[in-house]
Amino acid sequence: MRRQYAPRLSIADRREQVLDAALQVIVRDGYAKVSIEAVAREAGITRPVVYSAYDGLGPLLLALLDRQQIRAIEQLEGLIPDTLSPGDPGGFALRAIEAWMNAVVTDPMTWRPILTQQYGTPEVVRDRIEATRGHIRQQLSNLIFSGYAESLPDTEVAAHMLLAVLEHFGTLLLEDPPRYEPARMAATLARMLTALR
Amino acid sequence: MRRQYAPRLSIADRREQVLDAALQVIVRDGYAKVSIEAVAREAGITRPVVYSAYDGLGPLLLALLDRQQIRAIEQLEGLIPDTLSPGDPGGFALRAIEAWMNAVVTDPMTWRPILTQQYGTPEVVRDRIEATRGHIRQQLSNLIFSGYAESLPDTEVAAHMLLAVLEHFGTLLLEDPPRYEPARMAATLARMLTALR
DNA sequence: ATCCATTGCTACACCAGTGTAGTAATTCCG
DNA sequence: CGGAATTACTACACTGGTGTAGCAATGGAT
Repeated sequence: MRRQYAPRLSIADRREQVLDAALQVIVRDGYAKVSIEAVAREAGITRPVVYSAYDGLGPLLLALLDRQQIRAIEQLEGLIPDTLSPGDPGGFALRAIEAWMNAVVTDPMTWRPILTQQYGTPEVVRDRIEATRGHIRQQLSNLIFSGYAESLPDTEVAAHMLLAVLEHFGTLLLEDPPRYEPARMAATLARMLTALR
Repeated sequence: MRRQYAPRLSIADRREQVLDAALQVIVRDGYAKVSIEAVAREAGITRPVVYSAYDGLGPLLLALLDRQQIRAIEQLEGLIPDTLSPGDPGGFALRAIEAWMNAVVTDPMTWRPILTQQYGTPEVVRDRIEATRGHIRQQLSNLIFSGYAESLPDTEVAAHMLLAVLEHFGTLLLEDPPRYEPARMAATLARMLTALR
């Protein structure tokens, strides 16, 4: 009994399909369960087809990371302002925080692997995620400098704190069911920021 | 060529040895690499000996978790006060934060598996750690209520924020080399707490 | 010194994933 | 419509982990 042939796809479409399947496995079963075999099963194809798309699990996960990283950064575009408008103490922060949390609940497939995991396998991968974090943190640092220079002179450490809190809020939203309303978390954070001016 | 016999140990000593080996593997290679085989290799014994100590990987990891949880909680004992002395706004916080960070750098074997969620951490382990986190968070919540009730009425969310920051500071200390001085991080956090009173 | 109970080791059968060489089905194009 | 060219599948050898039955070394009691 020969198995039914999967539809033939161009290499580009195949790669998309494989990445979709890998992401599905990761979100459903966690990183521990990801394997070429599991991805093939998920996609309804056989291992050799997966190998025709990527040279192994490492390159596959790296490609997935590339794709998801682009999606994540696209969602962050424009969320972080360059400076704080002086007349609007907590308002803008509140809106930005809520927009970020909205992005997380809207597209959990993208955010779950970023927020709840460090890719333990290839060092390269972890480094790249951390590099992106560093970039975001730099923007946050500038922002803090523009609005909180007197109360928080160490903007670098302050940016670490802020990003840690934002990421933690994100993970809380990914719990099932979400523990708190986005507005509730944003309110407390905005309150703190306001108090610091 | 028969391998050399490992020293005979009582069941209790054997269990300690096995847990030590497992912890070593986890800290060095991550949870993804832990197996009965890896633990046996690390301890310089054979698999059947590991099986004589624990009934499999699950029970072994659970026992390790028990042991490390006790060690972690012991180190936290007394770090968190019940209430804040009214006359000492940021001073106590500063000392407590530095004490906590000192514990992390002193005993990284205990804290690394807790602070850095690794690739492939088993569900049981994660759940248990999360339960303990909840307990700590509750204490922090009480503390915030006793000192910051007006500025931070949502003590539950505030406790989440505080713990997220403290844990992030911990992970920064576990980097090699540590990114910041403990005092530097503590200073910024203490400054924020002071500003909120 | 020598038992022999205790404790560790070897060896086996089994499972699940890897990577690939060779074969078969499917398209597309003449 | 029929035969390449393309694309997917099968099958195999290999690796590394699991759990256990049975054998062998050790070392304390006699």
